[in-house]
Amino acid sequence: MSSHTPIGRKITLNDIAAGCDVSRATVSLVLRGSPLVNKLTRARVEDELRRQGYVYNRAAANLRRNTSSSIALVLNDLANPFFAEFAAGVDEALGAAGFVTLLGCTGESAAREQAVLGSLLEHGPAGIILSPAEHSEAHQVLAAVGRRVPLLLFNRELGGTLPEYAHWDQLMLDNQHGARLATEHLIARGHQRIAFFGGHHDSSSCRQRLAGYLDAMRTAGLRTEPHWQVECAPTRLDAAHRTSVLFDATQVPTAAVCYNDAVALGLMLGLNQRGLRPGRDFALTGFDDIAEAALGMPPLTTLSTAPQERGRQAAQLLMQRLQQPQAASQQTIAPVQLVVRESSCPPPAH
Amino acid sequence: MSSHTPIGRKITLNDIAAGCDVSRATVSLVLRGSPLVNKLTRARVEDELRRQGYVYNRAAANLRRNTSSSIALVLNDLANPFFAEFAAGVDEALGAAGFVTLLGCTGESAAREQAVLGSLLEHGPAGIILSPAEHSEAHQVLAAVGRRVPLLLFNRELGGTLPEYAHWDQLMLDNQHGARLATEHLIARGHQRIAFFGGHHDSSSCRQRLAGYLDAMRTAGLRTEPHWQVECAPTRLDAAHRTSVLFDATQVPTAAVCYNDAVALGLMLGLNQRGLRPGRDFALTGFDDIAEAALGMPPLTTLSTAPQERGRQAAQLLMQRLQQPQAASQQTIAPVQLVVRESSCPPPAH
DNA sequence: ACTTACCTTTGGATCGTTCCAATTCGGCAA
DNA sequence: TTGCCGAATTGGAACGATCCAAAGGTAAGT
Repeated sequence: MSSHTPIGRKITLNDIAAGCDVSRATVSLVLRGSPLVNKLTRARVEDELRRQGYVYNRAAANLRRNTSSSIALVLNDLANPFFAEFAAGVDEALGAAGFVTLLGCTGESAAREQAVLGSLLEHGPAGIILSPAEHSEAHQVLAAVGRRVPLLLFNRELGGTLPEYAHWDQLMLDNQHGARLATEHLIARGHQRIAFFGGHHDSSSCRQRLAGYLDAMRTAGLRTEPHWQVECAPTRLDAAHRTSVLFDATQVPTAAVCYNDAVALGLMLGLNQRGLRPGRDFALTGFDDIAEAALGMPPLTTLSTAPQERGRQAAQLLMQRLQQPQAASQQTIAPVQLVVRESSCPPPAH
Repeated sequence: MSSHTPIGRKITLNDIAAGCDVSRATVSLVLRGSPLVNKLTRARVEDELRRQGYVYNRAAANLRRNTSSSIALVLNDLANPFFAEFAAGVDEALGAAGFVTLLGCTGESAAREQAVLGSLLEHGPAGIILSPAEHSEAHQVLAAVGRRVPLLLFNRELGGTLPEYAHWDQLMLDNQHGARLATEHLIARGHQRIAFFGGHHDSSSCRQRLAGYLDAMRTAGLRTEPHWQVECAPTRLDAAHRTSVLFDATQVPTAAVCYNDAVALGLMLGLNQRGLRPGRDFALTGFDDIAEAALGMPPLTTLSTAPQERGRQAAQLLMQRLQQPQAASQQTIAPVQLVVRESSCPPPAH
């Protein structure tokens, strides 16, 4: 168990009732705007509520009514702008529907995820929106959450596909299609030697994007070299470090489809260090359309995922599930949109 | 009033008690690790808890004990990386202390702030961390929150200083000192015509930074032109638009102290559009040290505020206040640190 | 006067937990 | 046998709201 902070005595329904000589029940009816109460009584009670500065105790009400007015939002990394915007969208939609958001950050640790889920569950959320930590496993999540509380998975799949897995709703990005769009765009610009740069192949989103890239290349009848598939951590720093791998062998690519914007920005940095001008001497695309993508030098061609809108959508999907707990689970794939900017230049003329 | 979502029947202490033939009270003692219970009983109960998949109902416990285990975090703009990192820090520290974070975003609207505060209060948080919306007034906040729940103000002051105002704790950044550091740094680099760019003068943080800038200029015996003080919204887009104002008149500055990083990045964009290379032809500094500051082209000289650490600090300050509700209110000013990068070049030789 | 109806109000039980005073029980000394 | 002690357990009353069945009051209909 754990901490508890004592609270000063609060004004309750009884105080109001005593203050204007009616019963608790009547005050409760007034609070909920019941048409049963007499106009004059209502006015009297409302005055008293204001006079005493009454604050509704939703926890007590939820206990009695066996309801919940909160939803847990568990994120792997709030410091990442993508998830921050997502969270803003979730909170906006939930707030509008009268729910309050219980926040929990896991910092990409599956162990912390367990702890956070456990702690949030004790507060009785009506549902959970979970963007899993990197090595989070389906059976762990199931053990922490149980089947009682609806869960919406966002952005990543869980490790170890169980049958229970299918029980949860999902909201994913259309990674494969997005990467195909980016690749096709570069091909249309005239590129033939195109690399896929960044990400870890044990992340589902990376595998999907890679598949989209390979798909587009195959369809266009273009060859792909093994050393054009470069793995790295999805950070700018690591991407910049790994830039050289692209240029070590003989068949040097003229463009790269990057795992995400962070990687693309890192690659830009690496290119600059080699004396290559991104968007002039080498073309590249990103994924996510984070705020700085539009403001890079050059501005980055990327796939817009509208994270805030995804947040609203996630909230909607979960609330829909709360209405119909028995409906079949939904796998939603959110569309992504190619945003063409200057980083995806044609190949340099020889 | 508003929404409520029905919840399936949960396992309660009664179920456990019945399941292993002890009383509710004993099970409760086991849950709280009381030394009173017999070892064998404890083992039996713990088995049963696991067997039935019991989940502690903290709301009910809080109701009975008149305690709270949540803290409300109300932010003006979660999509801004500065506040996102701050939120991550708050959640981390609160989580470690066994509190859960109730999130609320106001989107810079004082009206929404009222609504959000009201809604969160109904869930009975032990305290509130508030980063106010732009035109939020002290008396409004007081009306919404009352004096019962401790509040920590972060980052901005409220409009309309009331006597009540002093009742709240504050955590602010050392804006004035930071801006003076940045200005002095540019002066040391050899600049003489330095602008202050961005922000709205009706925001307290902007006024403080402007004061720091003016202070440093005056101390160095440098003149300041009125048209070197450019107001704009604290966003990249607006900053980029307003760039031209700096170059319209005769006395053209060679450097700018920007209100924050977002503005600085926008100004960089605007400079590029005019054919000026930031960090070569024109020097500039930011404020906040958001993640992309280090990775801009060029990397941005700025003031590090360590937002995640600020978040932890805010949580600590508030929890300290919960321990000692009667102690005198604290005004904390967090130090900021100048991080020199390439954007603050010397002035170009003529 | 008596039933019927409607409008309004109400007491008491209840949600899941904790607190408190009281109880049970075995052992041990008188 | 009785009495007392400590260790372990327990029933019932809270916490602040809601639900429900029932009651009070007024007005109309017969």
